Amino acid sequence: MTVAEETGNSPRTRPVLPDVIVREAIRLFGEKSYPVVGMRDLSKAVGVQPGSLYAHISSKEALLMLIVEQGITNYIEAISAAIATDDRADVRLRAGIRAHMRVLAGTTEQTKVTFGQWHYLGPENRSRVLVLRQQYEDLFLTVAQDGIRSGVLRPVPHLKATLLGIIGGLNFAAEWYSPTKSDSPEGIADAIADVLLYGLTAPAGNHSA
Amino acid sequence: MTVAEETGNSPRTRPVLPDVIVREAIRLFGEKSYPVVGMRDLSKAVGVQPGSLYAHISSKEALLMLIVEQGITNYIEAISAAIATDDRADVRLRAGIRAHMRVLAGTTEQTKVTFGQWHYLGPENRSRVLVLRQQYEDLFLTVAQDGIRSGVLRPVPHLKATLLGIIGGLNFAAEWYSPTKSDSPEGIADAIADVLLYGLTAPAGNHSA
DNA sequence: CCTACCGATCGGTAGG
DNA sequence: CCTACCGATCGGTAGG
Repeated sequence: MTVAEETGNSPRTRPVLPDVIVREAIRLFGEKSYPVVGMRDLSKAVGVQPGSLYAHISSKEALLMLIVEQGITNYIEAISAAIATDDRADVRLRAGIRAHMRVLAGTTEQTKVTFGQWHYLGPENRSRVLVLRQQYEDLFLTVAQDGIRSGVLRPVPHLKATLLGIIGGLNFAAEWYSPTKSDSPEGIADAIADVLLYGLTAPAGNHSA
Repeated sequence: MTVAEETGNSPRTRPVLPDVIVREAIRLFGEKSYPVVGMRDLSKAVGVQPGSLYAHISSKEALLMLIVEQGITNYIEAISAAIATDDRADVRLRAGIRAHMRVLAGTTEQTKVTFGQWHYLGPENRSRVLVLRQQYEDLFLTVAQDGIRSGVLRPVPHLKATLLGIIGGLNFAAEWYSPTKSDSPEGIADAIADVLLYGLTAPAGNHSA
Protein backbone atom coordinates (compact mmCIF):
# COMPACT_ATOMS: atom_id res chain seq x y z
CA MET A 1 0.00 0.00 0.00
CA THR A 2 1.49 3.29 -1.08
CA VAL A 3 1.40 6.53 0.83
CA ALA A 4 -1.17 7.96 -1.54
CA GLU A 5 -3.43 4.93 -1.19
CA GLU A 6 -3.25 5.13 2.58
CA THR A 7 -4.66 8.63 2.48
CA GLY A 8 -7.16 7.76 -0.23
CA ASN A 9 -10.23 8.43 1.85
CA SER A 10 -9.23 11.87 3.06
CA PRO A 11 -10.93 14.72 1.18
CA ARG A 12 -9.56 16.22 -2.05
CA THR A 13 -6.61 13.86 -2.25
CA ARG A 14 -5.03 13.66 -5.68
CA PRO A 15 -4.80 10.04 -6.88
CA VAL A 16 -1.47 8.27 -7.20
CA LEU A 17 0.60 9.88 -9.92
CA PRO A 18 0.74 7.13 -12.56
CA ASP A 19 4.26 6.00 -13.36
CA VAL A 20 3.59 6.25 -17.06
CA ILE A 21 3.13 10.03 -16.89
CA VAL A 22 6.45 10.59 -15.13
CA ARG A 23 8.21 8.08 -17.34
CA GLU A 24 6.99 9.62 -20.59
CA ALA A 25 7.66 13.12 -19.31
CA ILE A 26 11.27 12.19 -18.52
CA ARG A 27 11.67 10.68 -21.95
CA LEU A 28 10.13 13.62 -23.82
CA PHE A 29 11.76 16.37 -21.77
CA GLY A 30 15.08 14.56 -22.07
CA GLU A 31 14.78 14.15 -25.83
CA LYS A 32 13.27 17.48 -26.77
CA SER A 33 13.45 19.67 -23.66
CA TYR A 34 10.77 21.05 -21.41
CA PRO A 35 9.58 24.17 -23.27
CA VAL A 36 9.13 22.51 -26.64
CA VAL A 37 7.21 19.53 -25.28
CA GLY A 38 3.54 20.42 -25.05
CA MET A 39 1.01 18.82 -22.77
CA ARG A 40 -0.58 17.51 -25.94
CA ASP A 41 2.63 15.64 -26.81
CA LEU A 42 2.71 14.16 -23.34
CA SER A 43 -0.95 13.20 -23.42
CA LYS A 44 -0.44 11.41 -26.73
CA ALA A 45 2.52 9.49 -25.31
CA VAL A 46 0.55 8.54 -22.21
CA GLY A 47 -2.58 7.67 -24.16
CA VAL A 48 -5.13 10.05 -22.67
CA GLN A 49 -6.70 13.34 -23.65
CA PRO A 50 -4.71 16.51 -22.82
CA GLY A 51 -7.10 17.75 -20.17
CA SER A 52 -7.07 14.40 -18.39
CA LEU A 53 -3.47 14.88 -17.29
CA TYR A 54 -4.63 17.55 -14.86
CA ALA A 55 -6.41 14.95 -12.80
CA HIS A 56 -2.92 13.75 -11.85
CA ILE A 57 -0.69 16.80 -11.88
CA SER A 58 -1.33 20.36 -10.86
CA SER A 59 0.75 21.96 -13.62
CA LYS A 60 3.42 21.30 -16.20
CA GLU A 61 5.97 22.94 -13.97
CA ALA A 62 5.08 20.72 -11.01
CA LEU A 63 5.89 17.74 -13.22
CA LEU A 64 9.30 19.17 -14.10
CA MET A 65 9.95 19.94 -10.45
CA LEU A 66 9.18 16.37 -9.46
CA ILE A 67 11.62 15.02 -12.04
CA VAL A 68 14.41 17.44 -11.15
CA GLU A 69 14.03 17.09 -7.40
CA GLN A 70 13.97 13.31 -7.53
CA GLY A 71 16.80 13.31 -10.04
CA ILE A 72 19.20 15.29 -7.92
CA THR A 73 18.17 13.40 -4.78
CA ASN A 74 19.20 10.18 -6.51
CA TYR A 75 22.70 11.61 -6.85
CA ILE A 76 22.92 13.00 -3.34
CA GLU A 77 21.85 9.73 -1.75
CA ALA A 78 24.09 7.48 -3.84
CA ILE A 79 27.18 9.67 -3.53
CA SER A 80 26.66 10.33 0.18
CA ALA A 81 26.51 6.62 0.84
CA ALA A 82 29.56 5.91 -1.32
CA ILE A 83 31.82 8.43 0.38
CA ALA A 84 30.69 7.75 3.94
CA THR A 85 33.57 5.40 4.73
CA ASP A 86 36.77 5.48 6.73
CA ASP A 87 38.87 5.16 3.60
CA ARG A 88 41.49 7.63 2.49
CA ALA A 89 40.17 10.70 0.66
CA ASP A 90 41.45 9.60 -2.74
CA VAL A 91 39.62 6.29 -2.38
CA ARG A 92 36.45 8.09 -1.30
CA LEU A 93 36.73 10.47 -4.24
CA ARG A 94 36.91 7.54 -6.60
CA ALA A 95 33.95 5.89 -4.86
CA GLY A 96 31.97 9.10 -5.31
CA ILE A 97 32.78 9.24 -9.00
CA ARG A 98 31.81 5.61 -9.40
CA ALA A 99 28.50 6.19 -7.64
CA HIS A 100 27.91 9.20 -9.86
CA MET A 101 28.48 7.25 -13.07
CA ARG A 102 26.30 4.42 -11.80
CA VAL A 103 23.35 6.74 -11.18
CA LEU A 104 23.97 8.45 -14.50
CA ALA A 105 24.01 5.16 -16.39
CA GLY A 106 20.73 4.16 -14.76
CA THR A 107 18.95 7.48 -15.22
CA THR A 108 20.53 9.09 -18.27
CA GLU A 109 17.43 10.90 -19.54
CA GLN A 110 16.42 12.11 -16.11
CA THR A 111 19.97 13.38 -15.56
CA LYS A 112 19.76 15.51 -18.70
CA VAL A 113 16.57 17.07 -17.40
CA THR A 114 17.84 17.42 -13.86
CA PHE A 115 21.07 19.22 -14.64
CA GLY A 116 20.11 20.89 -17.91
CA GLN A 117 16.55 22.07 -17.48
CA TRP A 118 16.07 23.20 -13.89
CA HIS A 119 16.34 26.81 -15.04
CA TYR A 120 12.90 26.51 -16.65
CA LEU A 121 11.43 26.34 -13.16
CA GLY A 122 9.86 29.43 -11.63
CA PRO A 123 11.75 31.39 -8.97
CA GLU A 124 10.40 29.48 -5.98
CA ASN A 125 11.05 25.99 -7.29
CA ARG A 126 14.37 27.08 -8.74
CA SER A 127 15.67 28.26 -5.41
CA ARG A 128 14.64 25.00 -3.77
CA VAL A 129 16.57 23.12 -6.44
CA LEU A 130 19.62 25.31 -5.97
CA VAL A 131 19.76 24.24 -2.34
CA LEU A 132 19.89 20.60 -3.40
CA ARG A 133 22.36 21.42 -6.11
CA GLN A 134 24.63 23.02 -3.51
CA GLN A 135 24.40 19.94 -1.29
CA TYR A 136 25.40 17.83 -4.25
CA GLU A 137 28.42 19.96 -5.11
CA ASP A 138 29.48 20.08 -1.47
CA LEU A 139 29.79 16.31 -1.36
CA PHE A 140 32.76 16.47 -3.70
CA LEU A 141 34.10 19.63 -2.12
CA THR A 142 34.15 18.02 1.32
CA VAL A 143 36.04 14.96 0.15
CA ALA A 144 38.58 17.09 -1.67
CA GLN A 145 39.11 19.30 1.36
CA ASP A 146 39.51 16.24 3.57
CA GLY A 147 42.12 14.95 1.18
CA ILE A 148 44.06 18.19 1.19
CA ARG A 149 43.88 18.50 4.98
CA SER A 150 45.16 14.97 5.46
CA GLY A 151 47.87 15.42 2.85
CA VAL A 152 46.63 12.75 0.46
CA LEU A 153 45.71 15.35 -2.15
CA ARG A 154 47.77 18.38 -2.96
CA PRO A 155 46.33 21.84 -2.41
CA VAL A 156 45.16 23.06 -5.79
CA PRO A 157 44.62 26.69 -6.66
CA HIS A 158 41.04 27.39 -7.78
CA LEU A 159 39.79 24.27 -6.00
CA LYS A 160 36.16 25.30 -6.46
CA ALA A 161 36.66 25.91 -10.18
CA THR A 162 38.46 22.61 -10.55
CA LEU A 163 35.68 20.71 -8.81
CA LEU A 164 33.03 22.44 -10.90
CA GLY A 165 35.00 21.35 -13.93
CA ILE A 166 35.00 17.77 -12.71
CA ILE A 167 31.28 17.89 -12.00
CA GLY A 168 30.61 19.42 -15.40
CA GLY A 169 32.66 16.70 -17.03
CA LEU A 170 30.83 13.98 -15.15
CA ASN A 171 27.39 15.37 -15.96
CA PHE A 172 28.22 15.89 -19.60
CA ALA A 173 28.41 12.10 -19.84
CA ALA A 174 24.60 12.15 -19.90
CA GLU A 175 24.90 13.57 -23.42
CA TRP A 176 27.07 10.81 -24.81
CA TYR A 177 26.85 7.78 -22.54
CA SER A 178 25.26 4.82 -24.24
CA PRO A 179 24.52 1.71 -22.22
CA THR A 180 24.68 -0.49 -25.31
CA LYS A 181 28.43 -0.07 -25.54
CA SER A 182 30.58 -2.43 -23.58
CA ASP A 183 31.93 0.42 -21.47
CA SER A 184 30.64 -0.17 -17.97
CA PRO A 185 29.88 2.84 -15.81
CA GLU A 186 32.56 1.66 -13.39
CA GLY A 187 35.13 1.36 -16.16
CA ILE A 188 34.50 4.90 -17.33
CA ALA A 189 34.39 6.17 -13.77
CA ASP A 190 37.75 4.57 -13.00
CA ALA A 191 39.32 6.01 -16.15
CA ILE A 192 38.17 9.47 -15.14
CA ALA A 193 39.24 8.97 -11.53
CA ASP A 194 42.68 7.81 -12.66
CA VAL A 195 43.19 10.93 -14.74
CA LEU A 196 42.03 13.12 -11.89
CA LEU A 197 44.23 11.44 -9.31
CA TYR A 198 47.34 10.67 -11.35
CA GLY A 199 47.13 12.95 -14.37
CA LEU A 200 47.70 12.36 -18.05
CA THR A 201 51.48 12.73 -17.93
CA ALA A 202 53.48 9.62 -18.62
CA PRO A 203 56.01 8.48 -15.99
CA ALA A 204 59.22 10.46 -16.53
CA GLY A 205 61.97 9.21 -18.79
CA ASN A 206 60.17 7.37 -21.55
CA HIS A 207 59.48 10.04 -24.12
CA SER A 208 60.25 9.35 -27.75
CA ALA A 209 60.07 13.06 -28.56
CA MET B 1 33.19 48.53 -46.22
CA THR B 2 31.57 45.29 -45.19
CA VAL B 3 30.78 42.36 -47.43
CA ALA B 4 27.10 43.17 -47.32
CA GLU B 5 27.67 46.78 -48.29
CA GLU B 6 29.85 45.80 -51.23
CA THR B 7 27.02 43.77 -52.67
CA GLY B 8 24.43 46.36 -51.77
CA ASN B 9 23.40 47.10 -55.34
CA SER B 10 22.86 43.49 -56.38
CA PRO B 11 19.19 42.47 -56.48
CA ARG B 12 17.32 41.22 -53.41
CA THR B 13 20.27 41.62 -51.07
CA ARG B 14 19.32 41.66 -47.41
CA PRO B 15 20.75 44.72 -45.62
CA VAL B 16 23.56 44.40 -43.11
CA LEU B 17 22.38 42.48 -40.08
CA PRO B 18 22.54 45.10 -37.34
CA ASP B 19 24.86 44.20 -34.49
CA VAL B 20 22.26 45.09 -31.94
CA ILE B 21 19.97 42.29 -33.07
CA VAL B 22 22.65 39.64 -32.73
CA ARG B 23 23.91 41.11 -29.48
CA GLU B 24 20.49 41.18 -27.86
CA ALA B 25 19.64 37.73 -29.17
CA ILE B 26 22.80 36.31 -27.61
CA ARG B 27 21.99 37.98 -24.33
CA LEU B 28 18.35 36.85 -24.26
CA PHE B 29 18.95 33.30 -25.53
CA GLY B 30 21.84 32.97 -23.08
CA GLU B 31 19.78 34.20 -20.15
CA LYS B 32 16.46 32.55 -20.86
CA SER B 33 17.09 30.06 -23.70
CA TYR B 34 15.93 30.02 -27.29
CA PRO B 35 12.41 28.54 -27.05
CA VAL B 36 11.20 30.79 -24.25
CA VAL B 37 12.45 33.99 -25.83
CA GLY B 38 9.82 35.28 -28.24
CA MET B 39 10.45 37.54 -31.19
CA ARG B 40 8.44 40.14 -29.29
CA ASP B 41 10.97 40.00 -26.43
CA LEU B 42 13.78 40.45 -28.89
CA SER B 43 12.05 43.30 -30.70
CA LYS B 44 11.51 45.08 -27.39
CA ALA B 45 15.21 44.71 -26.50
CA VAL B 46 16.25 45.97 -29.92
CA GLY B 47 13.75 48.82 -29.93
CA VAL B 48 11.67 48.04 -33.01
CA GLN B 49 8.31 46.45 -33.74
CA PRO B 50 8.21 42.63 -33.92
CA GLY B 51 7.55 42.47 -37.65
CA SER B 52 10.44 44.79 -38.39
CA LEU B 53 12.97 42.16 -37.36
CA TYR B 54 12.13 40.20 -40.48
CA ALA B 55 13.66 42.89 -42.64
CA HIS B 56 17.00 41.69 -41.23
CA ILE B 57 16.62 38.00 -40.53
CA SER B 58 14.79 35.29 -42.41
CA SER B 59 13.63 33.39 -39.34
CA LYS B 60 14.19 32.94 -35.64
CA GLU B 61 16.08 29.73 -36.33
CA ALA B 62 18.44 31.46 -38.77
CA LEU B 63 19.36 33.82 -35.97
CA LEU B 64 20.15 30.94 -33.63
CA MET B 65 22.16 29.24 -36.36
CA LEU B 66 24.25 32.36 -36.89
CA ILE B 67 25.05 32.58 -33.18
CA VAL B 68 25.89 28.90 -32.82
CA GLU B 69 27.96 28.66 -35.99
CA GLN B 70 29.96 31.77 -35.18
CA GLY B 71 30.28 30.68 -31.57
CA ILE B 72 31.83 27.32 -32.33
CA THR B 73 34.02 28.81 -35.06
CA ASN B 74 35.48 31.16 -32.47
CA TYR B 75 36.65 28.12 -30.52
CA ILE B 76 37.96 26.20 -33.50
CA GLU B 77 40.03 29.13 -34.74
CA ALA B 78 41.49 30.08 -31.36
CA ILE B 79 42.32 26.53 -30.31
CA SER B 80 43.71 25.57 -33.73
CA ALA B 81 46.06 28.52 -33.62
CA ALA B 82 47.12 27.80 -30.05
CA ILE B 83 48.02 24.16 -30.64
CA ALA B 84 49.72 24.66 -34.03
CA THR B 85 53.22 24.80 -32.61
CA ASP B 86 56.26 22.54 -32.44
CA ASP B 87 55.97 22.25 -28.68
CA ARG B 88 55.57 19.02 -26.80
CA ALA B 89 52.02 17.64 -26.67
CA ASP B 90 51.54 18.45 -22.99
CA VAL B 91 52.48 22.08 -23.66
CA ARG B 92 50.12 22.19 -26.64
CA LEU B 93 47.31 20.68 -24.57
CA ARG B 94 47.76 23.41 -22.00
CA ALA B 95 47.83 26.04 -24.72
CA GLY B 96 44.57 24.66 -26.11
CA ILE B 97 42.92 24.80 -22.70
CA ARG B 98 44.15 28.36 -22.22
CA ALA B 99 42.77 29.40 -25.60
CA HIS B 100 39.49 27.73 -24.71
CA MET B 101 39.14 29.60 -21.44
CA ARG B 102 40.11 32.86 -23.13
CA VAL B 103 37.34 32.51 -25.71
CA LEU B 104 34.91 31.44 -23.02
CA ALA B 105 35.73 34.44 -20.85
CA GLY B 106 35.17 36.76 -23.81
CA THR B 107 31.96 35.17 -25.06
CA THR B 108 30.34 33.59 -22.02
CA GLU B 109 26.73 34.11 -23.08
CA GLN B 110 27.35 33.03 -26.65
CA THR B 111 29.11 29.92 -25.35
CA LYS B 112 26.04 28.94 -23.35
CA VAL B 113 23.94 29.20 -26.49
CA THR B 114 26.51 27.51 -28.72
CA PHE B 115 27.03 24.40 -26.62
CA GLY B 116 23.71 24.25 -24.85
CA GLN B 117 21.08 25.21 -27.40
CA TRP B 118 22.15 23.87 -30.80
CA HIS B 119 19.65 21.04 -30.42
CA TYR B 120 16.81 23.52 -30.99
CA LEU B 121 17.96 23.80 -34.59
CA GLY B 122 16.12 21.89 -37.31
CA PRO B 123 17.67 18.73 -38.78
CA GLU B 124 19.58 20.46 -41.57
CA ASN B 125 21.21 23.15 -39.48
CA ARG B 126 21.81 20.69 -36.67
CA SER B 127 23.81 18.36 -38.86
CA ARG B 128 25.93 21.25 -40.11
CA VAL B 129 26.66 22.19 -36.53
CA LEU B 130 27.56 18.63 -35.61
CA VAL B 131 30.28 18.72 -38.26
CA LEU B 132 31.80 21.78 -36.62
CA ARG B 133 31.34 20.25 -33.21
CA GLN B 134 33.28 17.20 -34.34
CA GLN B 135 36.11 19.37 -35.66
CA TYR B 136 36.26 21.08 -32.32
CA GLU B 137 36.43 17.84 -30.35
CA ASP B 138 39.03 16.45 -32.72
CA LEU B 139 41.41 19.30 -31.89
CA PHE B 140 41.83 17.96 -28.37
CA LEU B 141 41.77 14.36 -29.52
CA THR B 142 44.61 14.96 -31.96
CA VAL B 143 46.83 16.60 -29.36
CA ALA B 144 46.17 13.81 -26.89
CA GLN B 145 46.96 11.14 -29.48
CA ASP B 146 50.16 12.97 -30.44
CA GLY B 147 51.15 13.00 -26.81
CA ILE B 148 50.50 9.32 -26.36
CA ARG B 149 52.35 8.43 -29.56
CA SER B 150 55.38 10.48 -28.55
CA GLY B 151 55.33 9.09 -25.04
CA VAL B 152 54.73 12.39 -23.28
CA LEU B 153 51.27 11.32 -22.19
CA ARG B 154 50.36 7.89 -20.96
CA PRO B 155 47.86 5.79 -22.87
CA VAL B 156 44.57 6.12 -21.03
CA PRO B 157 41.71 3.68 -21.33
CA HIS B 158 38.51 5.35 -22.57
CA LEU B 159 40.47 8.22 -24.10
CA LYS B 160 37.41 9.50 -25.97
CA ALA B 161 35.31 9.44 -22.82
CA THR B 162 38.05 11.16 -20.87
CA LEU B 163 38.37 13.92 -23.45
CA LEU B 164 34.62 14.40 -23.57
CA GLY B 165 34.74 14.76 -19.82
CA ILE B 166 37.43 17.41 -20.13
CA ILE B 167 35.49 19.28 -22.79
CA GLY B 168 32.33 19.06 -20.72
CA GLY B 169 34.20 20.42 -17.74
CA LEU B 170 35.65 23.29 -19.75
CA ASN B 171 32.32 24.24 -21.28
CA PHE B 172 30.51 24.07 -17.98
CA ALA B 173 32.61 27.06 -16.95
CA ALA B 174 30.21 29.16 -19.05
CA GLU B 175 27.64 28.54 -16.32
CA TRP B 176 29.73 29.82 -13.42
CA TYR B 177 32.57 31.94 -14.79
CA SER B 178 32.31 35.53 -13.75
CA PRO B 179 34.75 38.05 -15.20
CA THR B 180 34.35 40.32 -12.18
CA LYS B 181 36.26 37.93 -9.98
CA SER B 182 40.00 38.25 -9.91
CA ASP B 183 40.41 34.79 -11.42
CA SER B 184 41.89 35.33 -14.85
CA PRO B 185 40.95 32.89 -17.60
CA GLU B 186 44.60 31.87 -17.83
CA GLY B 187 44.81 31.24 -14.09
CA ILE B 188 41.77 28.97 -14.18
CA ALA B 189 42.98 27.30 -17.36
CA ASP B 190 46.35 26.55 -15.79
CA ALA B 191 44.77 25.14 -12.66
CA ILE B 192 42.67 22.79 -14.78
CA ALA B 193 45.62 21.89 -17.00
CA ASP B 194 47.75 21.13 -13.94
CA VAL B 195 45.16 18.72 -12.58
CA LEU B 196 44.81 17.05 -15.96
CA LEU B 197 48.53 16.68 -16.48
CA TYR B 198 49.72 15.96 -12.95
CA GLY B 199 46.63 14.84 -11.09
CA LEU B 200 45.27 15.69 -7.67
CA THR B 201 47.43 13.27 -5.73
CA ALA B 202 50.03 14.79 -3.45
CA PRO B 203 53.67 13.79 -3.94
CA ALA B 204 54.22 10.53 -2.08
CA GLY B 205 55.36 10.48 1.51
CA ASN B 206 53.74 13.51 3.09
CA HIS B 207 50.40 12.23 4.26
CA SER B 208 49.28 13.13 7.72
CA ALA B 209 46.69 10.34 7.54
C1' DC C 1 10.69 50.22 -40.07
C1' DC C 2 5.33 50.49 -38.98
C1' DT C 3 0.38 48.90 -38.57
C1' DA C 4 -2.50 45.31 -38.64
C1' DC C 5 -3.24 40.87 -38.82
C1' DC C 6 -2.96 35.45 -39.97
C1' DG C 7 -3.54 30.54 -38.46
C1' DA C 8 -1.61 27.58 -35.10
C1' DT C 9 -0.65 26.26 -30.76
C1' DC C 10 0.01 26.98 -25.88
C1' DG C 11 -1.22 25.63 -20.65
C1' DG C 12 -5.10 25.03 -18.34
C1' DT C 13 -10.32 24.72 -16.88
C1' DA C 14 -15.55 23.66 -16.66
C1' DG C 15 -18.68 20.37 -16.34
C1' DG C 16 -19.74 16.11 -16.72
C1' DC D 1 -10.86 10.18 -17.98
C1' DC D 2 -13.71 12.76 -21.88
C1' DT D 3 -15.61 16.75 -24.64
C1' DA D 4 -15.40 21.26 -25.46
C1' DC D 5 -13.47 25.30 -24.89
C1' DC D 6 -10.90 29.68 -22.78
C1' DG D 7 -7.64 33.71 -23.36
C1' DA D 8 -2.97 34.36 -24.42
C1' DT D 9 0.79 34.03 -27.14
C1' DC D 10 3.52 32.14 -30.87
C1' DG D 11 6.44 32.90 -35.51
C1' DG D 12 5.70 35.14 -39.41
C1' DT D 13 3.47 38.02 -43.42
C1' DA D 14 0.98 41.74 -46.32
C1' DG D 15 1.11 46.08 -47.71
C1' DG D 16 2.63 50.18 -47.21
